[in-house]
Order: sequence, then C-alpha cells, then structure tokens
Amino acid sequence: MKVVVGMSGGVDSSVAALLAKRAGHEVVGIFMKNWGEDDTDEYCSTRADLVDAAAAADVLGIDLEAVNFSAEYKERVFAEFLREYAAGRTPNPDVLCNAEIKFRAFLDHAMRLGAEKIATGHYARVREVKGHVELLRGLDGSKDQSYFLHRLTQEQLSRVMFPVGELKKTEVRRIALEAGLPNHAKKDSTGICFIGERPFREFLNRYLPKVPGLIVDEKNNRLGEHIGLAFYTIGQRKGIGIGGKSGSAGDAWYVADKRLDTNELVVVQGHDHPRLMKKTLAAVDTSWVAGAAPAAGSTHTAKTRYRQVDAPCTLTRVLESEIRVDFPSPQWAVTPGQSVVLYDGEVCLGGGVIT
RNA sequence: UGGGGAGUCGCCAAGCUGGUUAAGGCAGCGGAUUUUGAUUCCGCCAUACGAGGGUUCGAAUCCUUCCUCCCCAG
Repeated sequence: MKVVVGMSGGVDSSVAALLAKRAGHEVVGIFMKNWGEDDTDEYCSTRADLVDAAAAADVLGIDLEAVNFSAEYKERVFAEFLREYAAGRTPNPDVLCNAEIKFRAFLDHAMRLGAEKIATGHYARVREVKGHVELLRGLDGSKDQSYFLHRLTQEQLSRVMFPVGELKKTEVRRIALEAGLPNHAKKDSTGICFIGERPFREFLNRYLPKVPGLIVDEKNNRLGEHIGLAFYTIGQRKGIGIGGKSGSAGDAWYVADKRLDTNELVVVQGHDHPRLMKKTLAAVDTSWVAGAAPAAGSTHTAKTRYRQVDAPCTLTRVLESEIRVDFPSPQWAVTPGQSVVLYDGEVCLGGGVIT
C-alpha cells in the first residue's frame, strides 16, 4: 500500500521509512516545516534537518516532499500554548501538536496524496483488536512516546504505522548504521516539537510580558520577587533565585503554587515537601484514544507527566469531558496544564488536561 | 555615650584552646538526561576570612586601633 512517512531528519523517522519500504510498501517521505517565526535564529535547525532528511531519502531511494503547516501550527497549537501559559498553567504543546498537526493536518495531506496510511518515528505501537485499534506503549520502555499520542482518535490511529515502536533505540541506530543512513548517530532532538530547544524564558518572553510580583512561603513571609507567574511551573527549583535563609534548613526551594489573584509565587523548602504531593487530581478536556472513557471506579495506572513511572490510580469520577483521578500514593508536583494519561498495562487509554 | 556580642563566597553557615591546599548547604554558571515545561544527575564556584597595625617559624583563628551592625543600659 502507499505509505507517507513524516521524516524529520532524525534516525527514528528515517528508519521508520526504511522499515516501511522493506515491508513492501510504496513509500513517500514528507518533511514538515511548521515554525517560521525565527528562521535566522541561531536555534533554528530546520534547514539542516531538511538536508538530513533528503540525504536519508536519497539512501533509501524514496521521494521526499516538503510541506509547510506553519499557519496551522500557529493557530491550533501555539496559540493555545500561549493562552495556557498566560492563564498560569504549564501546557504540553507536543501533545496538541500530534493531535492537530502530525496526525491531522499532515494525515489529511497524506490522504489527499492517495496514501492509505502514514508512518512516523514514534516509539509506540498500534494493535488491531476486533473492530478497533489500540495504542500501546513502545517496546523500548525508556523511549515510549505513547504519552504524547493519547489524544489521537480511533480514526486517526487506524491510519497510522509506528515501525520503530517494535524496536529498542539501540536497534534503530544499528539498523540505520547497517543501512548506511548518514544520520545513524545523530543526537536525539529535544525541545518543543518543530520549534526546538532554546532558552525557554527568553523565548516565552517574546510572546508574554513580564509581570513581577512577590515570592512568598506558605506562611506568607516575603522571600523575594518573581518576574511573572507564567515563567514558572509547579515543582520548579532552578531560576527562583532564593538562597539560604537563617533559621531554616539549607534545602532548595520549589514552586508549590501560583496565586493568580495576587500575583504571588508560593515556594516551599525541600523536594518532598507535603505541599508538593497530591493524592487526587481533576482533569478536563478529556480525550480517549481507546475510543471511550473508562468506567468510573475502574483502576489503572497513570502518568502525570511524560517520562514519569506509572502510578496506580482509580478513576473516581467520569463526566462528559472531565475526570477525577485518585492515587493511593501521593504524586509529586501535579501540574495544571500537563496531561494525565491513563493506561491498562501496555494499552494507552487516553487522558485529560490537569486543572 | 557607657556595658556586652558579632563581622568568613550573592545568601545561610563550619572553622576561632594558632600549623601545609578556608567544610557544607542554598543561589548562580556549565554539562548530562529529556520530542513540553519541570524534576534529577555530574562539574565549576572565596590565595580569601570587615580594614589597618602588630605577636609568631606560621593566624580566619592571639593582641591592638579603626569601621560597621546587633543587644542592654541611658
């Protein structure tokens, strides 16, 4: 069948294309350029990535096309990203990016080109089970990216292949090397998808103003000044600028709360401070890749953020687009704006945005 | 103004019965990890101990003068 592969220039998507081709599919590669805000910027590596993708496509003997979804990205992902930050939350733009860009704008584009499916280099797996599809964790537990894909719909998921999801990262690199792919040793990319890694405060400040206010402890003692609530996140330690205080233990300070009404940043001392631990959370704007919400009262495991070990939990309330999740053991720095994602074993069910 | 106490890295804070290279923590900086933001991990971070004189083979550690804080008197 015809498969369109989203190629970023990295090893994972290159090997995904390679595997799709080996499987006998008619493969076309597409490079997405979705961020055009600062092309001249030192952090923008789009050009180099496109060159890498082209080189890989050349080795694989497939065509590579470039598309630009900058407008869609800005409208559907980045605008929401900024709205969330402005509202004091800490969004995960890459979760949205997958649901809106890679597996919507890009998927639609591929379908128009006559593809039956698209493939990407995500570490996740898709399993067909009696009439529907399941999203499974990647086989390589340390690279699993199902968290980022939990907002896909059944319809989206049914048109997706994740060739490297069955492999370990080391195997992917080995295959790339053996196939003569020039990017076999290319460093994994990090940072916001399509935007890249950059000094985050500086970047945010290009879009959001600094609104200084007080830093206080839980007893309202004034400890310092912050540059604007939007520039901090729950559980954050670095960048607060508070040193030792006489009389208190020499532990580090962490952001425990943001008081939007008074523009105060509440900090507590010690990584394991009780104010940083939560046994329950509510999430809204839920989305179920499994097709439907689990029943209230059911038990699962959940991640409160990417790369967190799964924690056992119970769904104590399930409404139209809202859930409540209880954890037997307290979770560290549960952060509004981040996604809580539920699993049944290897199966990713979906999740919502923590409030 | 008398009496007492204290001044060590941006912030806390060891050392102060003198002995080669001035603990540690926090903050900060750099790196690793990481397709969000965080967290975490590793590395760096006072030729200098308020200032000036002494004593001594040798002083942050003893003496002295000055400066600055704090407390009690007034």
